[in-house]
Amino acid sequence: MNKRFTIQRSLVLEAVKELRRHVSADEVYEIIVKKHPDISRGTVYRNLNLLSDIGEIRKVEMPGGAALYDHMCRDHYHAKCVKCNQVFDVAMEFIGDLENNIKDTQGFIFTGHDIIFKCVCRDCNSK
Amino acid sequence: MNKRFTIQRSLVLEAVKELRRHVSADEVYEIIVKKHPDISRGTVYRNLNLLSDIGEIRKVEMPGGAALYDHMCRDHYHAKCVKCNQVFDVAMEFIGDLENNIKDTQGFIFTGHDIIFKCVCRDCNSK
DNA sequence: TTACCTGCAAAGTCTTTGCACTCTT
DNA sequence: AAGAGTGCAAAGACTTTGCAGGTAA
Repeated sequence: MNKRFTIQRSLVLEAVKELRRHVSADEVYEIIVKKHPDISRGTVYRNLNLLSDIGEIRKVEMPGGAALYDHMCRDHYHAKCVKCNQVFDVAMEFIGDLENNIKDTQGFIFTGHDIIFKCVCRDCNSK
Repeated sequence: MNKRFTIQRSLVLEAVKELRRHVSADEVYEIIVKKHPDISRGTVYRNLNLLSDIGEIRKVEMPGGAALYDHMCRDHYHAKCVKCNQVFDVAMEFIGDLENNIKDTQGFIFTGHDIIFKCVCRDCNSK
């Protein structure tokens, strides 16, 4: 299961790295297809999953919507507008030891966490 | 838009309330269809959404999977096993004022949050 | 050469929705 | 009677996957 270098894979990686924000698989596809019209959605999905498996990018599965992919920066949290469903980064310290607050681990091994705030974004609020 | 009392709606509410855990729409459907074989999935979804809109039950959208519905108890967090994808309750104090830690609210109105821990559950760990 | 990768299309999962009929109020 | 709710089936959003041909190493 050695990884190979392919045009498609590097285009996917590049798209996620260059857009310095979280993008959906569909956004990645739409960006790449402009330069490389033959790429398929399946390939984009396969590469996004592969790249996040090997730690090149980060997959953030969002509740009730498409997963997002981050250019592997620091850990951070997200907020989702309950009206327009857009997802935003949240300016908040990452709580590295949050798992330590769990009282009864029931024999589970905790390996991380996500926090998703619910919000009404500025645009939706001013309407 | 007055709400009416229907057999189907009360069966959905009952199913969520009686199973004292988070259930998916599909589980609710499977339970109800045994007693009331004519109910449709569409009706289950419509009622789950309606009941959570009016606050009778709680909808918890899970990343990368089906939404879960809770019998409106206290706030609590969830953990999802990265291997088997099962979802568990987490024994941890709810952080009511977590939103206050956000440094720059950017004009957003924050109305709550979810935390989803990633874990390897006991069963998957012992395999 | 080999085994990983791709494009394509089909299928899978979860959910919503249009339509015509039914039932609560 | 009015209009909210229902069953059904189709469709929609998002993602995975089987297959046959292509390609990096």
